[in-house]
Amino acid sequence: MDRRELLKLDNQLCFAFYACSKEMMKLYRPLLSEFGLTYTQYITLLALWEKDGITVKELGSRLFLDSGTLTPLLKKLEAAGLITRNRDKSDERNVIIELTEQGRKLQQQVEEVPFNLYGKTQVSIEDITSLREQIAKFMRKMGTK
Amino acid sequence: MDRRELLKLDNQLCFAFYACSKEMMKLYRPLLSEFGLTYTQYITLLALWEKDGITVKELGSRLFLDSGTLTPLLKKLEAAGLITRNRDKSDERNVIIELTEQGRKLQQQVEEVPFNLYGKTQVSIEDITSLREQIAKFMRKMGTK
DNA sequence: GCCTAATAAATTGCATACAATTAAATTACA
DNA sequence: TGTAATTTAATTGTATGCAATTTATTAGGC
Repeated sequence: MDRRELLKLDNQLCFAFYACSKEMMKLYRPLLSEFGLTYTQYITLLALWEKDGITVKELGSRLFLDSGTLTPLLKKLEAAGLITRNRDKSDERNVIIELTEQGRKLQQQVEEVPFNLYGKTQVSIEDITSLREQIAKFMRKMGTK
Repeated sequence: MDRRELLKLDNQLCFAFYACSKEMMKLYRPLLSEFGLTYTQYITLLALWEKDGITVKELGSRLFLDSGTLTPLLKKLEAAGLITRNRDKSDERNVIIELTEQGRKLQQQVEEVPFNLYGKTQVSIEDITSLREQIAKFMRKMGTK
């Protein structure tokens, strides 16, 4: 493939990531709105269900988001009664995010979502795993993780 | 891999797309800002350099964006003197987007960007092509294209 | 101990995204 | 032919994203 060809939209890898990411989120949206969640709020909870009681900083490095995005998002999750935000007593610079009982309970209700999403498609678990691993390898090669 | 394991953030394919897309755009940002462009503006121009004189509708289906996003973005490109926006005389519902002379000239200046971006990494053309094709296949299987 | 550097969140400003609605134009069809 | 349905952009409202700045707190060097 020559240079000119590589510049076409359909040959650009970044655009493939961009488009696919958005289309996937579009499929998630109706399933998550059942629980009053956006996709970003959902992955924030996924991170907390794996490891609770972490700082905004740690959450941000996990989700590739900064405080400019997370602070208002976390305030919404707090207002919804799913998490608490408290300054770390031993270092007042840190804000510790913790799940509430309601936030923990939501996990069981939401855990079917990805299975429901893929269930209606031609995509197999092997497809998912293989592609995910290749993206991880790519990100390492790009020096972005 | 069991169900519980699949729900972890690092095993979620959608999150891989989301994170990788954002990290790639972060690498593009400094290269594009040299030309006063954002990533979304850049792919809009990529689409127009391939096919000029198309409607907002067609541009949107190409970029997976709707008029809510495109209208203000196209107004900015128009204000920057890169495109024109005109109602189609034969069907006044359509708005035709056309590159200006300046918009066409920009192509030569910007065409090095992806090569500069990948040039500093461990990623080969073969890596890019292979991954891009797999994403395209995945999107077809998801029924999203 | 004091002052400077470094760190973590929050805030501000700008640019997307997208659902839902509105407005204008065209099409379909009774 | 006249009107309802459809189509295309634009608008409105809400939710990210992120760079740059600000504020508060802590760490480090002397």
